[in-house]
Amino acid sequence: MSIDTYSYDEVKELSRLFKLLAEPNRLNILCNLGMECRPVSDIVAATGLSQTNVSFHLRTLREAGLVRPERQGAFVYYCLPDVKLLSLLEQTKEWIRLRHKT
Amino acid sequence: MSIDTYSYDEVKELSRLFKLLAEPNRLNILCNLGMECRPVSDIVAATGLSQTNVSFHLRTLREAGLVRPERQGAFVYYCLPDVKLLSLLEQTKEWIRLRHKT
DNA sequence: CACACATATGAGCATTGACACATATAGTTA
DNA sequence: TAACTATATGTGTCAATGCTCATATGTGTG
Repeated sequence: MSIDTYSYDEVKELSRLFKLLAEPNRLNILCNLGMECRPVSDIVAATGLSQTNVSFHLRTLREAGLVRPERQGAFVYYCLPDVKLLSLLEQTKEWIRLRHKT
Repeated sequence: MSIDTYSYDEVKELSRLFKLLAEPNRLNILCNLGMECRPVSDIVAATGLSQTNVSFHLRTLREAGLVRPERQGAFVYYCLPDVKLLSLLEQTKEWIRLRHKT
């Protein structure tokens, strides 16, 4: 297998993504979203976080393009625009699981 | 495709890993290592970081088990004990590349 | 042993980021 | 329009962390 060399720009971009995923509550929001679109109030209920905090994290995720808001009446539904991200998370989780088995 | 639900413990562990990868210089060290074992001085030269800083980050990575030290005389060689991590990084990089193409 | 080189570590500083509080905006309904 | 609900945002605080300086430890060599 040949592994690419990484330019520092690529590394920085990678790290930017990882930073977004590095905050447990923010990551939890992403994972809880899964493939469905949910209003903020649902996420608040599912995570047990304060509304302020959920909105705070959603803003970060939104600005990064990791979630997409869709207004429906008084509610704003958030969705993952790209399911592949979930697949990456899945693989990473699997990797961690195997590591622990040592 | 069915997506697992994530327990909060899993999420926290995932985020712990991402946090390690979220620091650009630390990630750069990992990427520069690739599949080879290299002494600290090499990493210092390759990254342009100070020796202190490289050692600082290597310690974090070492304590997390992401790199393994091997003393050879006066030098300490660092290696990735698990190549699959590189593959995950590779896939993530690819995902980012495709995203940008929109 | 003395000295030089390779690496590690502790202390202090500066920045960042998560969170809460209060408040603002947007939509709905009476 | 007024009152209510859903969501967003600005400000301040506190803790975490990256970085550097100075120094310690470890290893080979004269």
